[in-house]
Amino acid sequence: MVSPDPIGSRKLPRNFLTPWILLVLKQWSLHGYLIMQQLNSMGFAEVDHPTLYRELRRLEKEGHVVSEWQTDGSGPAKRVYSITEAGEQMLLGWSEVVSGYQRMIAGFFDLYAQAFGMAPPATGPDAPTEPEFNDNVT
Amino acid sequence: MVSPDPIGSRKLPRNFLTPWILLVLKQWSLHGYLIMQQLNSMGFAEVDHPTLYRELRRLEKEGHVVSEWQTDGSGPAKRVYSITEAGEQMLLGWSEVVSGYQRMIAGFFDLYAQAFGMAPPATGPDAPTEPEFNDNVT
DNA sequence: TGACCTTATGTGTAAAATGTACATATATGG
DNA sequence: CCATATATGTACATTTTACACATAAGGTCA
Repeated sequence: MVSPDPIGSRKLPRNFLTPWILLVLKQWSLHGYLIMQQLNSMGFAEVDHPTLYRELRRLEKEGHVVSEWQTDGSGPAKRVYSITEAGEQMLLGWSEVVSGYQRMIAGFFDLYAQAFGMAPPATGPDAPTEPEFNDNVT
Repeated sequence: MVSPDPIGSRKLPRNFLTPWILLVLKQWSLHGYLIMQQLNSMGFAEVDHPTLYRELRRLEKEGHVVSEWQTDGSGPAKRVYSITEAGEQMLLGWSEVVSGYQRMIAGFFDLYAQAFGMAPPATGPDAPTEPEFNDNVT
């Protein structure tokens, strides 16, 4: 009956990567492999690298980042990404979206504190002061 | 070139609804329509109702919520949902996941403050003290 | 030099989740 | 009787992500 996945089974929320990628590229010009490591250090447990590379190419196709091949140095060729002016604009917009997420999460933990311990205030959607089915699950 | 959508175009992050639904049902037993209104008041701009109803049925199939038809009262019949023991366990797990999101967002705004104004510390992925392409986008 | 590992980027495809359009039914107000 | 708000649902297409697999350069060590 219970779902087989351990709750948030490593799957990221939708579109979560995009603002982080833009922000990292606002700060540093890096190639994909280093972006991935940077994201790892910022709390993304295991970034799926095909997802990351595809997202980078999409951002480039949209004009939000540009890339240059860096063939010098050791190891295989690296595609180094830089943010564009349009990308910085997009980052500004995304920051407001992420700020909205932050507010929603704060609201989550407010209600969470109420639900676990404190008495609920009469501020429900319809002020359900008479809960109908609170007892049938004991 | 620029993406047609206004950034976070009303699309929610993946799986964002689930913990909120469980939390609302931890606090109140409600039917879908009222759950939707409650979510609206908590910052979800426009909850797509097919998505919500589908998620509720999935949660029920997984055993995390149960429902009862409420035919008395005015208006069409309402399917009133209540959280189960398994659902409360799942809510506990989700709260840790959401807490992880909260930390990631806090890290986002930390880097955001650095990128817009303050000098970057030498704590990059590989300490990129020599940015390669920071000038070619001016 | 040959096997193997790390770095680095990619393709192909299936699964998951969501969004849009459409459908159904009850009650209320004009 | 018709429009609207409430209330739930189906069908389908789109979007996004996850998993498996492929490719290639360079270094190490026997």
